Formats: sequence, C-alpha cells, structure tokens
Amino acid sequence: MAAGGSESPVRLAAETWESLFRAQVAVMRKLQSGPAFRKLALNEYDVLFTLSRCPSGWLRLNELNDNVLLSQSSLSRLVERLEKRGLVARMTAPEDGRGVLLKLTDEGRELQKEIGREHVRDISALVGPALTPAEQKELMRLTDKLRNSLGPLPRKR
Amino acid sequence: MAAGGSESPVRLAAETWESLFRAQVAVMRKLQSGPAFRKLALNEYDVLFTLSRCPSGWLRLNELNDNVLLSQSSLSRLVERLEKRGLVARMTAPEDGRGVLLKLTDEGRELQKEIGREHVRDISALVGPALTPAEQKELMRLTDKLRNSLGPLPRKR
DNA sequence: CCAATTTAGATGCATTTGCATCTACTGCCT
DNA sequence: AGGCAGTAGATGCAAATGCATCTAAATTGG
Repeated sequence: MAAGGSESPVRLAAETWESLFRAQVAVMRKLQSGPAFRKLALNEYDVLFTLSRCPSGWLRLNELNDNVLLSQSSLSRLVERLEKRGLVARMTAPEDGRGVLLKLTDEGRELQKEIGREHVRDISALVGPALTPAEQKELMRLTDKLRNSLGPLPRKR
Repeated sequence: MAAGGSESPVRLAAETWESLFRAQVAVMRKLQSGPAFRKLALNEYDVLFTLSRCPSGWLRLNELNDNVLLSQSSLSRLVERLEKRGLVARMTAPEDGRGVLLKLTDEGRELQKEIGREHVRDISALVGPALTPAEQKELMRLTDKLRNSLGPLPRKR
C-alpha cells in the first residue's frame, strides 16, 4: 500500500498500514476458505454478530453501517435479504419515523451462535500459534487505540 | 467477530482478530472517503501497487492473486479492465503456456505513483496522530509476524 | 510416447455492490 | 403554523463479484 524504505514518519505510517492491511487480507483468506462462510458471507455474518452484541437487542440500520465496510444502499439490501431469510426482524423506530430498528430473530441468533463458534475456533487456530498471549494483547491494544483515535467515521453516501 | 470476556486463549485470539479487523475497516472507511479512490478502486490500485513493487517488473496473475482478497475469476476480469485502460500489459509466460505475466505500462506506473502519493499522505494523517512511532513499529512487527506465521495461502477456487 | 490428471486462466450467469436519485420524515428558523 | 434544509432508508441501474464450468497447457504414470 505504501513505499519502500523505513525512515521518515510518513513512510513508517504507510508501512505500518500496509502490514496491517496485508495481515488482515491473509487471515481473511484463510478464514474464508473454511466451511463457516458457506452459509453466510462475511458482511452478512458481521451484521448478525453486531446485532448479537447489542445490549438492547435493537439497533439502527444507521449505526450498523458504521461497523461494516459497505455502502448504505448495499447494507439496506443486505438487511432486506437477511429479513427474507428470517434471520432478522425490522421495526420502524418509535421516536423517528425515518429510522429502522433491527434485531435478531431466534433463528438468526441461533445461526449467529453456530457460525460464531466455528469462527472463534478457526481464528484461534490461526492467531493462537502465531503470537504469544502477551503479543496478542499488545496487538489488540494497538489496534484498539488506532481505531479509537480515528474519531467518528465518515458516513458513506 | 468473536465473543465478549477476556480470559481463555481462544477468546483472546478471537478478540484480537476482532480488534484488528475493526481497525482495518475503520481506516479503510476513512481512506475510501478521500479523493484518491475516485480514479481507482482499492483492488485495482492494489494490483498496480503490487506490480510496482515487483523487482523483475513482470508478475504472474497467479501470484498477484495471493495478495488480493478477490476470487480468481474476479481478478482475471479486473486485470482485463486494467489492460483495457492501458494501465497494465500482459504476455504469455515464456516457460508456461498457461500462465500470464503482467507488468505496468508507463501510464500505469505514473498513475500508481500519483495515487500512491495521495494514499501515503492520507494514511500518515490517520495513523501518525494515533500511534507513536514506537507503537507503529511494534504494530508492524506484530502484523508481519502474524502474516508470516500463516503459511501459504489457500488458493481461491 | 500416449492417456489421465492437474493447473492457469477465461467465460456464462446469477448475485451483490455502489452511485445517483428519490421519498418520507424530522427539526429548525422565522 | 409553514416553509426549508438535513437525515434515514429505499430503489433504478450499471458495474463488479463469485461460483461453476470450460479450454488449453503442463505433469504424471504406465
């Protein structure tokens, strides 16, 4: 993604991002080759996962969009598909007639848990042998810090 | 992508991956909102970038596919588009009649450099303020280590 | 040396994605 | 209240993607 040496701050940042990005691609490649992605694409699972983590159970389409690397329209249609498959339910937001609230159906929650278990297994089989627990904690700390420093995400138009 | 606590090795790995993945999504979101992606999509730029880094200048389609999160057929068509736009040139591999070798055209190299400069600026503006140089180096070390520990990538069918 | 298997890429076709636009609702400002 | 700008999602349509399959070239085994 960036350039070649390793001296200036600009270069360092670019190489850091490049490395992060490539690692993400490599891990994702491995994950996608497993059977867990047979039933649900990444983004679809990601929506179920995010909903499963939501305390109130209901989440605005809007906020969902912040988590996912998808345009607003694509997310709209993705959710439409999930609804058609009976995995999520929707409801117009009570305080805002424009908004849509989503939650998992029982079936959706079940599927999320099932796939989630597979993913956790796969991930741990990939990351576990690669980095010590201390290294994993440090990596998590750094990526959390990076994400938190970015501030609010730009809404995709 | 994973679960919630923070004790078992399996959980730690899952949470680490989740954090890495979310950071990647967040940074990518920011990058994509910039003007640099107006001319070329991520995967398209990535191909030009990878070619620009290739010592011999020529690269097998095959090997390109390892770098990119795309199916073989999608990459095939992506390259076709790049060729049509005059950004890359192709040639049948001299030692293997099935293979295809690619290289940047002058125009392709020019465009890669131009977009590359923008990206490096954008990235440095995002990552630079978020992490100290030492943290960036450590992050790079960890993501490199992770990627190198994964072994050869599974070919996408 | 030839048939059978494997590998690299290309292609048909259905699905997914994104951009631009449209509609409906909110909130503000006078 | 009434109009006006801004926001949340939906939709038409073209482009990109993935899966299955196909072709051609290389490799293997007899």
